[in-house]
Amino acid sequence: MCGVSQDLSTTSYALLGLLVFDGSPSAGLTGYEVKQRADKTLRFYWVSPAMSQVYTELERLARTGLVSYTEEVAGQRRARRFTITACGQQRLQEWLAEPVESFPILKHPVALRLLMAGLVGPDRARTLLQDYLEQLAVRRQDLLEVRRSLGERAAVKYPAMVADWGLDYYDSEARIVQQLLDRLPSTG
Amino acid sequence: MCGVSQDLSTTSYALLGLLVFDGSPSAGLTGYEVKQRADKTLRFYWVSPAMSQVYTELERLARTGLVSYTEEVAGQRRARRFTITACGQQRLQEWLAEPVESFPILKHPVALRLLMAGLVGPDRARTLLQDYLEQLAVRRQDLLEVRRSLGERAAVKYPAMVADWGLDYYDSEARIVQQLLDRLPSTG
DNA sequence: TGTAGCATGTAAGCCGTTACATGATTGA
DNA sequence: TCAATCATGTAACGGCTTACATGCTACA
Repeated sequence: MCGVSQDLSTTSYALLGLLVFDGSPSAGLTGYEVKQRADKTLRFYWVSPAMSQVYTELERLARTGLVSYTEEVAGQRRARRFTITACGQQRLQEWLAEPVESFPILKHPVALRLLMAGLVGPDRARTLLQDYLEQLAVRRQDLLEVRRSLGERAAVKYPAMVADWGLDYYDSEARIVQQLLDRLPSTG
Repeated sequence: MCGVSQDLSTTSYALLGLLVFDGSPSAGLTGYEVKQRADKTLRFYWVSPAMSQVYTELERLARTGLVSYTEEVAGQRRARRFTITACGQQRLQEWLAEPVESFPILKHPVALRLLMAGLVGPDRARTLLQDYLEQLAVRRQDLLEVRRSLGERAAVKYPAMVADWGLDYYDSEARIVQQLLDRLPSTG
């Protein structure tokens, strides 16, 4: 059993991970619910895939036996609830045991623009950074709510650590951006 | 002139930006040189596109008149040197003036794995984070060399600010990861 | 009665990568 | 003469998004 088939994308493993942390493993999650959980946690450290991709990935994982599902048909629609299989858990654990080859990828539209700010001048650089500070505060608030919902339960110790990591990151990012603002020539 | 044609990808703008900072604007840069500069700076804040994509993008920018090139034929090969056009500079400035809609995207394989570390235990979590600290040190060193090469010249003030941002980011990341390590149960 | 949220999917297409193929130049 | 580096590209494909299409359920 558990034929290795081909490699999975990191996003596939991420979705498997969401299914593992499913609170009610007997029932499983719908694609819609998986997407909601991805929006809540995954988007801070990876990406939250589009709805359509969630379905595509779950379908693929089902075909390769890493997840299973129960189907309920209501009228013309079917509703599927997905659960990770023993194979799926094993694959996920193997993946977690592998050395991490890749460094984090940061796609930072603000830093990219600041790099070229010589073309548009310090006023634009300033608003760029100020706008970013505002976005950062919103994000931090979103993540803080996630962190609070985790509490101090031992079962979610690692997710809590990762959330704390994210909060610290946002704080340091805000500090750095503020310092950069201080380095810009003043308007007055 | 400067027909607006369609939207460019952020990566296209990034490449245009590399051409703007070309030290010798009369001669221009080859695709190969563009790739080298991307590897040097762009990869820290965006992505360094594959060689093949660099050529594809430059070709597209040339077709829409945002870059021009001079061609030298040597034997069976042609060597093209690309320069940004006035249109290209204008488009780039317009893009820089637009409000930034998107928040940075972080694809963090280490945080993603730590999230699920409950499946594999604290020892694996520890090596995960320790390995990451090592990678981080290497990266920081790479970026530090870039920073040093920029010096304090006014012409590269903004690139220097962005490099400093990156260095501060790596430092704070290392600090946070060290704190997380301290929270893990000790092996002994 | 209509709209918001729950729920599922297909199709088209872009962005980007890896693999592959080729050739020129320089120096050990 | 062989390897490294400079240099240019094509082909195939994967991952992911947007746009589109559909239908059920609850509630205002």
